[in-house]
Amino acid sequence: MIEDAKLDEKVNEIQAALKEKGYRLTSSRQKIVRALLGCGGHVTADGLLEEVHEIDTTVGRMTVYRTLELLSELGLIRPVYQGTGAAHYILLDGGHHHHLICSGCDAVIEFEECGLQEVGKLLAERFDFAIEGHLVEFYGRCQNCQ
Amino acid sequence: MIEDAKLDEKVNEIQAALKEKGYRLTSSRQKIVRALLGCGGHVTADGLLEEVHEIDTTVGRMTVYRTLELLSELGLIRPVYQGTGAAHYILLDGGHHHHLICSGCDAVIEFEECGLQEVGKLLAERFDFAIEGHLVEFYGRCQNCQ
DNA sequence: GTGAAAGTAATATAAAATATCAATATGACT
DNA sequence: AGTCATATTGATATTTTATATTACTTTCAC
Repeated sequence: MIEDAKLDEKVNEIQAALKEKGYRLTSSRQKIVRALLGCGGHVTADGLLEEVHEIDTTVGRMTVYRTLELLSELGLIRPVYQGTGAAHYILLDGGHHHHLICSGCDAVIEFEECGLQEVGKLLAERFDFAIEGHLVEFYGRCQNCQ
Repeated sequence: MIEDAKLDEKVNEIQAALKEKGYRLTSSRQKIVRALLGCGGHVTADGLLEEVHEIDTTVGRMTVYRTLELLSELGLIRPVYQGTGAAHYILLDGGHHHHLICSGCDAVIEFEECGLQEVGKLLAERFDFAIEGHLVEFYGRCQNCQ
């Protein structure tokens, strides 16, 4: 199937990225990466743990958390925090968090644009601040909720 | 003092909004609203609990959580979820929110600049979104915490 | 193969939010 | 002012999510 071929390809990409950075290719990590991609790359940590356990129940929760953290550091996935529940992890990465949030239905749309590099530099100078990251959220009403 | 007068005015606004919707003006709610505004409207639930306890230690945690939830429903404040820690709440008095937050000491510096008008218009068009306001937060380390 | 370092899993711990429920305070009504 | 229905409260317990600790195992360069 084409699906599986694509999946394998992506698995290999991620695993190559891991190896390139000097991280080891353990069987647990392989299973986790495979399960993550099998989910379409949008799951919570505990949800992913369950997926992994369908293949191998010996993989520990900590390993899933650490692997997600590692993949986040490598810029391969990124956590998204909506509401008070568990963080969701999504594939792809830009590094920043840019959300468009509907006050009516709480829908979240992600976008990439932000012209904040200059503002960031300005602020860093003015307040002698070492900036590590930023969050941009627009609040409003979506098409359906207007 | 002008500061206190403004604060009182805002307290009254919020309490009027509560009453208008048929909610009761309990002493706990009054203390919580006052503490929230005293913080500049940028705190976590537990942080606010501590503030309230400086005035009255008998107010329970649940009441703070419930009041914040209520004010959110009324559209007066909004929870912001950043990272895996506690949600923090910001005032939604129509304006923008631009914060510089220190990861070390949790100091909050406010600033005015943001070049987001154009981005806002762009997003409003692209997603057919009626934008009501926005939040920009830079995270980093302040002079003392670097 | 071998050893040092990286990785793992189990357990314990912490932090944050939610559920439950008897007791209480509030505002409408008389 | 007094009474009453009920919205609200607050102590406690529980659930959910994430991190720290620790002893054991695997990986990979040599």
